[in-house]
Amino acid sequence: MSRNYRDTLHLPKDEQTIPMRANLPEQEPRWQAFWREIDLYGKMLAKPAPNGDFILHDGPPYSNGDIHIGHALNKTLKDIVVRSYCMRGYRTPYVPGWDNHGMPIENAVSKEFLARGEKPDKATLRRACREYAQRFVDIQREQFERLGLVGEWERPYLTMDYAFEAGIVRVFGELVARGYIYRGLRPTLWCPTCQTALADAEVEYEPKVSDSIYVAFPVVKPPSDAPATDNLQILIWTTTPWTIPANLALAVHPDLEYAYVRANGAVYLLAQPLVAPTMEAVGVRDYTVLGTTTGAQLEGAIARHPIFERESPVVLADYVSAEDGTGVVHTAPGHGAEDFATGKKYGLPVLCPVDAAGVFTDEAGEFRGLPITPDGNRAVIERLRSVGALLHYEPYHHNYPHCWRCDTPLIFRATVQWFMSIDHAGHRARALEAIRGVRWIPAEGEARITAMVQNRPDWTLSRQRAWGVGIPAFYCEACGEAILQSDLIERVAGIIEREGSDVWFTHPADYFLPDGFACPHCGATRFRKETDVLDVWFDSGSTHRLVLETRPHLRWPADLYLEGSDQHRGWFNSSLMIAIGTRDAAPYRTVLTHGFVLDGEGRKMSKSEGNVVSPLEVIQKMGADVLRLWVASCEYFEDVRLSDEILKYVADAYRQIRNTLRFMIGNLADFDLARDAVPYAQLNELDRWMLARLQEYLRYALHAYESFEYHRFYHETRRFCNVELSAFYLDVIKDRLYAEARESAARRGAQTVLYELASALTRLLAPIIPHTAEEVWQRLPAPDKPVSVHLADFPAVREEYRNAALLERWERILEVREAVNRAVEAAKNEKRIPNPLSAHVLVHAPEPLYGVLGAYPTPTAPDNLLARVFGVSQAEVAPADGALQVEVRPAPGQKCARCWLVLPTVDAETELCARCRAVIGA
RNA sequence: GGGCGCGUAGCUCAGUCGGUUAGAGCGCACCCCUGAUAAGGGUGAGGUCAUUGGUUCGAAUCCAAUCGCGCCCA
Repeated sequence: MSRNYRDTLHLPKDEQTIPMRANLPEQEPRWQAFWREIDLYGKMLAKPAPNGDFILHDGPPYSNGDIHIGHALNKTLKDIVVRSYCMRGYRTPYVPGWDNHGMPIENAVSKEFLARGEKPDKATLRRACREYAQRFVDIQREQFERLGLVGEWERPYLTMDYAFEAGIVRVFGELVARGYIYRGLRPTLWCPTCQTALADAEVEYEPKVSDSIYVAFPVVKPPSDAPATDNLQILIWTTTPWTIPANLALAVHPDLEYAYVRANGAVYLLAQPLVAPTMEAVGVRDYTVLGTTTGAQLEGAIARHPIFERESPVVLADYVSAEDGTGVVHTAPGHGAEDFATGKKYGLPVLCPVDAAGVFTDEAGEFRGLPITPDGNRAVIERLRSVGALLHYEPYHHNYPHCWRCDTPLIFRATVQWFMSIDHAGHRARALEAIRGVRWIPAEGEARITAMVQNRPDWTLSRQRAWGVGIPAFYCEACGEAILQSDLIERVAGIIEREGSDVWFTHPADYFLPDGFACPHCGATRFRKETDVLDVWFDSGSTHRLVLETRPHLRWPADLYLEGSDQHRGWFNSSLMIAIGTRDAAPYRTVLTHGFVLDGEGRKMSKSEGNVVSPLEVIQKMGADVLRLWVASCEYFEDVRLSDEILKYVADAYRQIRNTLRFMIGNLADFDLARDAVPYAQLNELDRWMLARLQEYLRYALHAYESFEYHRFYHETRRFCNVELSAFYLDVIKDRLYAEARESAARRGAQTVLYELASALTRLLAPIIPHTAEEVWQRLPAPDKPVSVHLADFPAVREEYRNAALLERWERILEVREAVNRAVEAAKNEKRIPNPLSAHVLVHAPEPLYGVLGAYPTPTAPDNLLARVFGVSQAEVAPADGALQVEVRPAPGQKCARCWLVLPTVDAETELCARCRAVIGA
């Protein structure tokens, strides 16, 4: 039984380092409390910022429901940006915001009223919406803070704040003043029972039996290549006969092939691929195809409306398909979104002879007064039959949009809406030019938003809703004209700023108008207010004006917008429209987008699939730092994946990084940087190698941060910790740390390097795992360190530590180390030695390798660097002619009872090697 | 159906201008250690680069089609 020298070693003690088990769910809130206590965010802003401001403008999440994994990805990325820019010497204010108005909250609140059998007026409903929104702002704020996000949580921006609502009205007023805003007809999904417009999200598709008809339109101006006939007719098919009175055009696809078909004594024109099915459907057996043409050839031909004395020109449209019908689409711009767009392109009017209740108006002529279904349908069909235009009728089963409240089949009906013109004053072209001046990351984003801005129609700003900012327009009760004036809008804004936008719904028009105001059109003095509210995309599209320009520590434009790639159509787009319309420039300099979070198989997460990962659960079970490390591990420019399996691997990575830091901190317990640091020139070669390696790692890591490629940082850090530190450097220096004299240069030198490593790693990891980094930072033995790691700067690359020649030489040594490992492993397997520390290694090294290895000290010296690097007790190098060869044999001598090296200098009396005898003075 | 993208070991990621046998870390298997111990070390096995076709002396890389997946539209 050997004597116990354990107490004479400088082993790390548990209580002098961070615990191995992180217990993040419990510890993280304590660090968050610490940050609040020291006002971390305030201190971050107060810290010197040699690189100036960096403004990340937060896109507002909707204040409804708990946060989901998409929020976690987005906000964590933002937090990494904010914290890392701060540590890179920027001043980084971050004002989080929420989007409060809109349909989902209004609907949720309406349901609550409905459940209680109440029918609230608009003011009551709006008050309940405001409370509801505030409740979820508070809930989400707490959840975001639990994620560890740093920012201005005490003073976020809310789109329902009075000042914000007033600001929205003023931005709208600016667009009015610049001539962007107009009123016009546009088809919207309409419920004739509820007599209201519906949003797409309120539509439910259900099976329905419709009246489908084939109708012939007589041609009055035939296409140039038409066969000679005095009875050419164009065939259409529709499932909504009641829209025939509103027909203004016939649409064909330019690239589709069309056929002239002789049958029934007439010549019919329809899509060639649909000739056979159509003839069969209408019961025609004998027919002849006289010739074919293309859709493009048909443009300019003119048909006559089968009922009314009116022309119906042939127009081209890409959405026409040869899937069903006749390949010719009956086009009624007042009754369909596509029809409307085509009508606009060809300058057709928007005819909508149907009122709010779904009854034909005077414009429907003989059909006036009939409800469109079923009477209107029937009357139209009968009329078509009587004029000989009806080729066939049959019931048709399909899925059709229904009202989610009352289950009534919906109709498309043109209604008067407010618009922002996208082509006013060269707006679209200026927007496209501004896009070119923005940096889009990844670069594909530019093509995406460019296509969307190129193709987007005018912006429909009005919504027939309650929970939003009222459109500040008045109508003259006498002449009915709409009154939209900048001065009146400013008056309204001023009142809203004081009283909130509810006031628009609780007070009469007089309240907002100056005394004696008279209608500019007719001079009358009685007015009513517009009841529509603004699209919520207008709210969020205004945030750059109402947040960046109103808070003194912010600035317009923002340096960065960072959102999911769906916002190319959403927020990036609406913000750009308003910025170009009011400030003539883009509101952002850089736009960074991330993908969506999918499950482990790359599929969309959905409740019904049961593959949803809740960030709240992950935080509760594993901690926010693990979730954040997952975010950093992802190449997020594309879609990212998340599953329990993936989280398990990330948690493993977290533990490995944590343990590496734990070991370093533990071995720095008796180290004081000011007192004990060893000057670079006195460090041994391995230590200098480590510092050189650290600089290379730093270069890579800092570059990864600069390019927002956190996953590259993550991977390199993992590799650095596992391969270069744990498996090599830290393992090799254990002998020095534990066994050399406490104050020796050998031990203090290793600690000096440990300090550099721990300090650099902790700071670099801080933006990603802020709680863990803080935990380590508080243990780091540095004099005059900032109170929080988040107030420190990123480590800089120290050029004086870089050393290419040294790295190159050690590249060779590490190759030999691998050969030694293989030889030792073989010896172990052959039972020639029990373990590496009982081995003596003889390396037969050919030139030029021998020139490198031969320069190191003698085989059995306690400071035999090669033996330590190889992880054996003794190592020798001999010149060789052939290939590199490694001989392994049991090391001669005895095992030192203190340092466990097998050395010939161990004496029987003390069981200690010469080095250990000297160290403990035995 | 259209626009924009993605697809490289079990997982997460590299892979430059087309050029050796496609790399890394983790995980996995086996072994060692018990002085980082709910840790640490060593060795090793894993890939038809989604599929098919093409261009080329040569393709993970360029082109086309197909399949699968995602976002935005219809």
